[in-house]
Amino acid sequence: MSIPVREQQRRDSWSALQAAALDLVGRYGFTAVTADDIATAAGVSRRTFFNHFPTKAAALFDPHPDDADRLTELLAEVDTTPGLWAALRAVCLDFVAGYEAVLPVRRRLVAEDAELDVYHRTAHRHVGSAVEGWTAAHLPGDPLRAALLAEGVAAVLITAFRSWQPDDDPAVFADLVARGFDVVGTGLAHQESTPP
Amino acid sequence: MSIPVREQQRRDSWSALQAAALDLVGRYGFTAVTADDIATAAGVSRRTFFNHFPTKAAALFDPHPDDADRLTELLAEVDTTPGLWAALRAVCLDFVAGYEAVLPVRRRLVAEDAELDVYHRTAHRHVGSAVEGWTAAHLPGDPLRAALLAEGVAAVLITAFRSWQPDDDPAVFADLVARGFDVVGTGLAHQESTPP
DNA sequence: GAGTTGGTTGCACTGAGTGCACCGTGATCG
DNA sequence: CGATCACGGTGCACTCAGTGCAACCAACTC
Repeated sequence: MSIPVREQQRRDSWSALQAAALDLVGRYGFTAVTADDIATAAGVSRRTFFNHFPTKAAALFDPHPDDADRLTELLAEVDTTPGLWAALRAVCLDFVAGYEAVLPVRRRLVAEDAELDVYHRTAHRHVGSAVEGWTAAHLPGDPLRAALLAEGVAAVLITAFRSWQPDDDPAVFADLVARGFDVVGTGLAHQESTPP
Repeated sequence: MSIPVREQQRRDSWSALQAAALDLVGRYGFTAVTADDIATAAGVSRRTFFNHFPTKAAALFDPHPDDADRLTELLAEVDTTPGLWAALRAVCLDFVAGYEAVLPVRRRLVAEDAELDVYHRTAHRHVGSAVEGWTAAHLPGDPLRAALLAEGVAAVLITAFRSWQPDDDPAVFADLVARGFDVVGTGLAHQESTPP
């Protein structure tokens, strides 16, 4: 527990703000809640809100700094011998395991507000850009393919997120991600006919 | 020439606003240009600007209504016997042919401003959502696959857009789209090693 | 204990986006 | 043809997101 007091205070504010944002916006809707409301509910000033988040939407969707670190860690450690796509599949399935808690709230918000749908795509693209650095390092001679891998990962995650329905079990989400990775890994041009 | 005067006026305002937006923002940057500036340059009022576009970014990236119509037309007419992915490939290559004119400006704007990068993804997703209706109709028994096809198309287009460099010939863009379709169609899990 | 650093705060300001009432002209109908 | 309607444009006033700046205070450093 060697976290300095300063750092701890900072993390507390961050968490309080995101929690307040998810709570209030989840109850009253995105447009009905102001940045001021969220800050007040979190016990800080409006100005502090914008010190932590560049945007109201960011307060809802930005990943916890620890999670971002965990992703790069997973990427650094994963075994790539079965292939890059298989490695990315494993990393993402591991990564989204802790995601199920916030899934229902966020899924509903994205369905309700178009602006949030837009931002949500970028949030998944935070994952994508971390992946992009990794693929670029592993495919130095083929930047187009590296970019397609990263964008493909984001596409699978976004599709899983959108395909998951609010009355589904949160565990279904991981299954959707796995199936998405399989389909895109096999190739979107293949097996187009489904069994009856 | 059976366009009513009202409709013609409306289209004129739309085009004047988008042209002014691309011109001014291209020259002075996104944040330095206000909605008021754009409206004035287009010869209309600020209020009219927001009657046509919901957002400043929308004025730069929203597709011309005619283009949107053309896409659904292409989708309705395309031959699907070689497979859905091949059909989508053909439609997109056809569709992006007229895109090369605005490519340099938009590419530069996206690189300069993060907010525009976000919006640009939604603009490509306008294509994606049109595609989604089409794929859903062709794959009634497999909504996940239908969604993945639509999101895959958007991923290819976005990647091509981002991979295209300002000093490239605009024609290279179509080539990037074609190669993207081939890679994702074959499967991102395949042929990961590049020839030396 | 003196000085520095960094999170928090209040204040004032710009500009995006919206609701509303009004105006003028093209479309419609008796 | 004339009355009426529909609809795009406009001006005004308002809320609120987001930012720069100066100040404050508690935590860290030496």
